[in-house]
Amino acid sequence: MNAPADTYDRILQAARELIHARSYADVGVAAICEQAQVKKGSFYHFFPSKQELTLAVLDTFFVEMKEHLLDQALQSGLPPLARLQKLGELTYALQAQFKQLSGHILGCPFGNLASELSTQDETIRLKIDTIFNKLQQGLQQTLEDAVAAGDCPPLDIPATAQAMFAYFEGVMLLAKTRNDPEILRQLLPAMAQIRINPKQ
Amino acid sequence: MNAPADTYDRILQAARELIHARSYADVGVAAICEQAQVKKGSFYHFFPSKQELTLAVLDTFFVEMKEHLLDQALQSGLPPLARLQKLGELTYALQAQFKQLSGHILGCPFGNLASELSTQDETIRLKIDTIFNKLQQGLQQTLEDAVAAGDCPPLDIPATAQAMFAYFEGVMLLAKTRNDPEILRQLLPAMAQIRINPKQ
DNA sequence: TATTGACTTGACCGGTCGGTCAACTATAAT
DNA sequence: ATTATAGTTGACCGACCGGTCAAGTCAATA
Repeated sequence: MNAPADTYDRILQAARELIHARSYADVGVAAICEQAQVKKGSFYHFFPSKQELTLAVLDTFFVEMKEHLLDQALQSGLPPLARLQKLGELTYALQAQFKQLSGHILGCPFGNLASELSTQDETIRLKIDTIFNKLQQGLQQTLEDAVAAGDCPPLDIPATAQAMFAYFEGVMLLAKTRNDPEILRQLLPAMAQIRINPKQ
Repeated sequence: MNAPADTYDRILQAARELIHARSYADVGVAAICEQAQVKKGSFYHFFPSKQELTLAVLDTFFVEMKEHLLDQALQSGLPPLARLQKLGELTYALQAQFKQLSGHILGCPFGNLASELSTQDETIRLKIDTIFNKLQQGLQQTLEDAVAAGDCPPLDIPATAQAMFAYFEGVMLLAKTRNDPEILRQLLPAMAQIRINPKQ
């Protein structure tokens, strides 16, 4: 081995940053290699294709989002509904930081890629679908706690978790389009009020 | 003039369909020209750039969405909250039709383009921002009617309209990612229940 | 010390990208 | 009949796309 064996990680990290800041199609393999200080031949030694790289990038996004957002908020010792508030606050802080550093709100990396690629790449769509399910599962757990603690009237928990997640993604998209993080501060707290009543 | 003078419209229509079904970056000028049965030189006779074409496409999307969705639902004689339900039903019907025809839920054309291009093209971002404001304005009008009719408790009307719109976009994104129009039927009705209370 | 195999390098591939341009055709106005 | 103008055509541009490959470098193993 020639150089420090972190080539794989440098590629992943570069791709993560560039794709999140721009888009899948706008970021070429050459740009990723340049940012990672890696030659294209090395890139294709570690990743068979840009698509496979993107699948790996989605994994790292998920790990990081789970550790730095979901777990910090939903696994905190706070009361259930306060955990949802905390999730909103952490999201605001993160996106505001993006805006400060790059001038733009970058939005949710999963939502961005899902929107761009869902009709074009079934493998990536399914991957994001799976990730969405896991994220939604976190909300659902919190909701169950809230109902058990009597903080919520009885409701259709899975559907409500899905609705909350959809609302979250929609608010992110709106904030990105307005390029204004304050949208997040204004709208995300209402996530905890969304309810879908049980079918009767 | 050589041929029927609808060249401009054929280009617009082709771009509309292709960009909605795929993405901005994935649809090249050559593909648009092929679908429109137009040579590239003619394309650049009518549009100075792909970006300008996209701005025009956004206009036609807005006109069509206003006429076939917003006005049909929100300008109907229905009671305010029923208008919101109707908006959800029409949206479901439209996306289910896309799925039937193309195999994919295409989602909201504005949301798709905003997600893909907001960090890359400020002109397009601002255009979509303006369109979002108009769409939100329609919801706000309906909300005002609902409050005036006593169907809603007093609430922060502009913020609630914004939240409803965000929820709508989020549900669309979720349905696109799951490629399942039934998501729309399940989640869109809850849009009418979203409330943001007035600040005190 | 010879061999193996992971890793790197840079040149290269065909194809496509957005965009340009000069020449041409057809219609409408003078 | 002439000119001006709108529209069309197809060849062309440099740049970049994702991806390939033969050759080379190095460290670990035997």
